Amino acid sequence: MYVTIPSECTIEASIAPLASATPKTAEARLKSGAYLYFEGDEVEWLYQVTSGVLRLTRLLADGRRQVIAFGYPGDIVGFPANDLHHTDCEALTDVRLQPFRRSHLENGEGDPELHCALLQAALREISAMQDHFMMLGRKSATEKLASFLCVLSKRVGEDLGAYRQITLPMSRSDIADFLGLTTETVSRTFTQLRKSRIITIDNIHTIIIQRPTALLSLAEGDHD
Amino acid sequence: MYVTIPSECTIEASIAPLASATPKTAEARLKSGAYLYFEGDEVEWLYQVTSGVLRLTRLLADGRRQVIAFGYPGDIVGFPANDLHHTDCEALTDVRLQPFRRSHLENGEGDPELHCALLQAALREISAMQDHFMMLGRKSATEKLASFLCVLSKRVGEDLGAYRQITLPMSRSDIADFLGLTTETVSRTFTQLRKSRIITIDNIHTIIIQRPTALLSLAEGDHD
DNA sequence: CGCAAACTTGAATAGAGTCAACATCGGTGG
DNA sequence: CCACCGATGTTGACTCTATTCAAGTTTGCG
Repeated sequence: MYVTIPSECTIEASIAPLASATPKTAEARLKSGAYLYFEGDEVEWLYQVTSGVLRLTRLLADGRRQVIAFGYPGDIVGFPANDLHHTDCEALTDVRLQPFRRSHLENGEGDPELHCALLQAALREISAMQDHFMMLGRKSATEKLASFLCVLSKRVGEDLGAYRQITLPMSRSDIADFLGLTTETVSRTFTQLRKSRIITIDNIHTIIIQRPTALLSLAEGDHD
Repeated sequence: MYVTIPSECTIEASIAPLASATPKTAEARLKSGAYLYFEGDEVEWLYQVTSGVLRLTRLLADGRRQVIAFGYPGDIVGFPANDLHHTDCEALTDVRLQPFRRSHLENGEGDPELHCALLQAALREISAMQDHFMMLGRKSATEKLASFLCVLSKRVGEDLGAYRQITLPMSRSDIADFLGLTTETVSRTFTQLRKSRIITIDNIHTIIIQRPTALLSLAEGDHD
């Protein structure tokens, strides 16, 4: 999951489970805190998240970290480059996964439909990452966090009477490293959204969006 | 071309012309300043740059711009998402291009080797974009510009006696919008590199790298 | 319950942005 | 061929946003 431009209709196709004539490999499970793979590992499988949330990270030599993406249900993770994984991947919650052999992406291996679906997922990934560039390079802290909450609300928000509720399984520093901020700035920005009565923070991991329209216009850069 | 982590060995495979059993479509040419496609156009072709430089951009409603990538010789541009282009693409110099039908990427269409090469290019694109995230999200102005010059030096730098020379066909504001900075900051950072005798600026579009090692360590975050 | 990790808040700082003036470049037309 | 002019680039002064550093608070786990 990347932070895409909220105004444009999000491409939802990836959320559907990939159809396949091939008998499915047994579902994989991962406990919260377990790693699915590490940077440098050889890629054998791609995975579609069935339930739960993954976190993909890259590290710089000096310890600076970038969260590349969060893997939400429907997302496909593990695209190889030069046969290798280029991120670490950790489960933020218990996770269920549908594995697909890498060969299904790379040479079809007798199931053209699955091959095509995986390829389309990779192409959507490129487009979503382009949107995320805009977010990292050109948006303010408030716009970044508002955009992030908007995307999550749309993807995994639950209706709660008139409002919408989001569960955040990741820490503040995960959010910071995803949006290119510090934990302090993320925390302050949450407080600011709370004080302007746009959100309420039920507990650290549960956000209720009180004024979705206000949040959306913050995300799009309408000043305050 | 993205700004990747300098320490890691750059994946050079994409620079080779794509081999193909299929008779090649005639080379396309584009004059400097001409557009190859616009955001929202339907994708019919992908292109591998043969010579010259392209610039891929996305715009935000309020005019903020992100340069998504520069297309240097060997790079493949025009990956579709939902059948559409998601950036504008302009030629910064006269450009020569090898077109490939989109169908060669999407269903092979009788040339599995070409299909595979295009797919691998898309996968490398994802990995390179992940590196670029780190750059946009976590690096300082100096690190960004130093990294940018390192990558260009490696990809398209020319030996000039003991030094290396880079030609920059793009404007300062193109560089700024690529690195998530302002033109003023790009300009000031060039000046700073010049004053520390790491580079000389022969003319606005020609940079000579005097101390590549110093530039590399700036790129990697060694403080001054 | 106790403790470490995660989170929040505050004050001070630094790095990049903004605004404005000036310099340089490059193309056009006299 | 040179002078002019707009576009592009540089520099300076100032501002402001986000970071840093530090102190507290809350959370959740053993």
